[in-house]
This record gives sequence, C-alpha cells and structure tokens, in this order.
Amino acid sequence: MALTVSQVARLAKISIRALHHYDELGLLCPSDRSEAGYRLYSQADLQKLQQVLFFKELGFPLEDIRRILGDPTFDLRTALRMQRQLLTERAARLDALVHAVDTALDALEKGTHVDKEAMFEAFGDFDPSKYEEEAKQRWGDTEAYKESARRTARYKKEDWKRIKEEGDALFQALADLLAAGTSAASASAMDLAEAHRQYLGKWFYACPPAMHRGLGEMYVADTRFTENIDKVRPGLSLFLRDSFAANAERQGAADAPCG
Amino acid sequence: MALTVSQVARLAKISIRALHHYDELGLLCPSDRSEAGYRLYSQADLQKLQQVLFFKELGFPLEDIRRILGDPTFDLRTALRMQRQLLTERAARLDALVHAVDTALDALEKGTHVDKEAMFEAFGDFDPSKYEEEAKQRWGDTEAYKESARRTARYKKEDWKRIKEEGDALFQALADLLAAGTSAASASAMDLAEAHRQYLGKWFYACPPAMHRGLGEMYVADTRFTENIDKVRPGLSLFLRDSFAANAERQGAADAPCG
DNA sequence: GCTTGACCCTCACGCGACGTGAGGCCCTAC
DNA sequence: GTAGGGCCTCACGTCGCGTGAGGGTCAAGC
Repeated sequence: MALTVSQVARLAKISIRALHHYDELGLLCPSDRSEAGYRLYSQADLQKLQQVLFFKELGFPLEDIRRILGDPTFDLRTALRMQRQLLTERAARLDALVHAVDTALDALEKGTHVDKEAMFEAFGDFDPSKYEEEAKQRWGDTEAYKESARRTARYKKEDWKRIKEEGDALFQALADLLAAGTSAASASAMDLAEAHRQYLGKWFYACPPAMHRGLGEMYVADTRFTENIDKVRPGLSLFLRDSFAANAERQGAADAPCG
Repeated sequence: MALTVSQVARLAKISIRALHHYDELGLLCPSDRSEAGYRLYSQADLQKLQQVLFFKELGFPLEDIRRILGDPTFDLRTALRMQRQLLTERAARLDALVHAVDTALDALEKGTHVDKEAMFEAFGDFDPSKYEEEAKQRWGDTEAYKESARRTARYKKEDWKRIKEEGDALFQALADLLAAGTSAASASAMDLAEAHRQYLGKWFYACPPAMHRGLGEMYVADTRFTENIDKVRPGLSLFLRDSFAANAERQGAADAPCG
C-alpha cells in the first residue's frame, strides 16, 4: 500500500525534489520509512498532499499551508474570501492581457508592418501623464501623496501580515479586558467588538451587527474556533460572543442569524 | 525632461530596486547619468520600460525580454500565440479555482462544520486511481509510459527552448542547403519547407501552404525579419521564401494571401 | 557656511520554491 | 559480481527582486 517518492511524484505530477522539500519544511512528512531510509507514503499522506496542492494552487505560501493544515481552527472563511478576491483580480487581469495579445495579433496579421509602439497603444496602460493625473486626483499633490505613493508598493506584499496583525491586536485587546475582569457588556468591550466588526467589513466582507453576533455564536459553538481563540486566553471565545452580542444589541440589531 | 529613479518607479508602479535590477541585466539602462552618477531616464527609456512591463505581464522571463527587445526580428507572432495559449489556460484554471473556493465558502456558510475532506471533494482533481487510469489509457503501462511520465515534468520548463531549437535547426538545415548551392525548388529544400510548415502547425497555429508562402514573402518584405534571418546565412530569407513557395505549389496551394 | 533630511549610489546577502548535480547506499536481475 | 535504476543526503544555483549597510548628493532653512 505504501508508495515511494517517485510513485507519489508521478501521481501528483510534481517533482521528487518538491516532495523532499515538503518533507524538510515539515509540511508533508511521509508517515513511514523503509529500513533503508526510503520515504514511504500512506493513503492518508496522499490526502494531505491533495490538500497541500489545493492551497498551493490558491497561491498560499508553503509556510502558511503548513500552519493551515496543522491548525484546524485557522480562519478558513476569511482566508478563502481574500483568496477569492485575489483570484478574480488575477483572472480579470489575464482576460485583459489575452485581449491585448489578440489586438496585437490582429494588427500583425493584417498589417504585417506593425511596429511595437502601435502594439502597445492597444494595451494603453502606461501613459505617464494619465497615471500622474489619476494619482493627483486621488491624493492631491501633497506630502501625504508622496508618502503614500512610496508606501503602497510595500503594502501589496505585506497586506496579509498587516491585516492579520490588526485582527490579532483586536483579539488581544479584548483578551486584556477579560484578564482585567471587565464585563463583556462594558462600553470598552463593545467598542472593541464594534472595531472588530468594522475591521471585517474593511478587509473581508460586509458584516452587519446581526451577522457579527452570529460569528460570536460560532466561536463558542464550533470547537475548532473555540480551542484556538482560547489559546490567546482561556474563556476568550465566550467573552467575544458576549461582547459581540452586546455590541449588536447596542447597534440595534434584530435577531437575524449569521450568514 | 529626464526623470530620476523614484519618479520612474512611481509612474510605473514598480520599485526602485527593480529599475536597478533591469539596469544590471542590461534590460533597461537609463540613457543618461548625472554628474553625481544618478540615473536619468528619457522619454524613450519610458517607452522601453512600457514594453518591458508588457512582456513581463505576459510572463516572459526578463532575460528573454532583453533578447526580444534587443532583436527586432524576434518572431513576435508565434511568441504571442504561445503566450495567448498560456494565458487562456491560466485563466481557465483560475476560473476553476474561483469556483472551487465558492463551493467551499458555500459549504462553510451553510454547515459551518464542513470538514476539509468534503471541501476537497468539490475540487475533485486529485484522485490517484483516476490519474493512474488516465495515464494508462494514454500511454499504456509500458516502458515508454514510465519514461514519458518522467520527462513531462521537465518538458514544461524547457518547452520554449526545445521548440526554438527545433525551429532553429530547420532554418540551419535550409541554410546548409543554400550553402551547398542546392536549389530552393529541390525536393530536399521543399521537404524542409514542409517540415517547417508542420512545425508551425504542431507548436503554434495551423498554417496551410498558402499562408506559409505568405510567411515567406514576409521574410523578405519585412526588413526586421530579413536582417535577422540573413544573420544565419546571407540570402537565407530569399531562399526560404522560394522554398516555401515551391513547397506550397507542390502541396497544391491556391494563390491565397497569408493570414 | 552648516546642518538636516530627502534622495541617490553601490555592494551584498536573503528569500521562496524548488532545480540540479555530487557522492554514495540499496536492490533486483542477469 | 556487476550493471541499472531508484533512493538517500548535502549543498549550491536560479529568478526577480527585497532589504539593509555604508556612504555620497542636493536643495532648504538657519
């Protein structure tokens, strides 16, 4: 039943080296080894590999995949939403590129003598003056604009981390309240709950108070969430549920379910 | 008129380091430097950058882009067709992934308690037995199959090079005939012309004899092609045109134009 | 004239996901 | 017993930059 590296590699259409790499990272360690030290993969290993490849296709870095698969309470929902967003953006971009290539090919096949400059007119995506105007419209020609222009490049790469940190900070702040014995229905707790709700809306999806309350319910109902939230501080999931609910009440939420 | 690195970087929405990198590679060297050694980019440099970014978006490696832009007779048409193919495949894959993510999200929002295995059923793309059957159907469980399975992984990465080499070899063979004084209408020349036509059909696009003849015409009509083809051997472009035409005649082509 | 701070330069190492040998053990088969 | 294929573990290479370190340049304000 146990498969060797080359067999697994052929099945999954990846390289042997990739399997070695996943082993090194602790991402997918074969569940057995032969006497001679050969890697032996079980059916369960294959299933895990399947999951690894899924997330890889979605564009997750391997280190994240390791954590995702190792940590069953990872926030799949928000991660998938972000990834969906990313994928659709990439798809739109690809569509645009295919279009640009078609235009270029058309021109080539008709005129034969199309010079490259003309080709790029079709792909009119880099007119400096246009960019500058757009940029000024957005931020004005201020110091803030200069600063912003400089930082946006970094943002792209660090989005994930920043967003995660922002969320973690909110949870931590709520955990601190819990530790201090503050009530989940206190103004400070509700304010943080509201901040968390807005945080979700800002980065992931519109989350009306009723849905937020539902999310809190899920935190205690679903042990996968509960366990991990309580790692920050025991009892935090309950505290979150209550503060989310209190805040939802304050915001005048009806008794709508989450979803 | 001359722009500094940071200005260009802001306009093109790339990093300064990237510009340094392109300079190092000889891909985009600023046409001027200040007394202090500052890079100064002209409008022409910006246009070239525009082209660089276009090809980069299409997924070409930088080294290839350098050669493409440095060599005006590069076979844009075939390159673009290949790239188009690649892009549509990638787009299709992205679509499938978005779908898979949607399914996963749906399940998550309904059931909340969806385990990962169920999630991957939606993305049923890794059933080992399925793969194995498919593979056997295609190649049978032979030595050739084993070999093939081992090589396909490499093919992906080396496609470009192999295909280019195949084309180069054909051109070289024809150049040898020319050097030997063989007629462009000789059987051997026509056979090579036919091989080139089939080569195009195999890797790029269906090229009926009449279109192939038109391609030959272009080789002499468009100096960008002429110059570079004649680098292989002076007069080769003419020889190609004539042998393509002779072969088209032999294949019973009407007098249709290329395209 | 001097400092401050934004901007520029050139090394040069780091990263992520492997590719690609090198050198050597294992295992079956002739 | 030796030839071959498959497996192992280092360990360095690749690509497209990111990210400092260490230091010169330049316009503005004191």
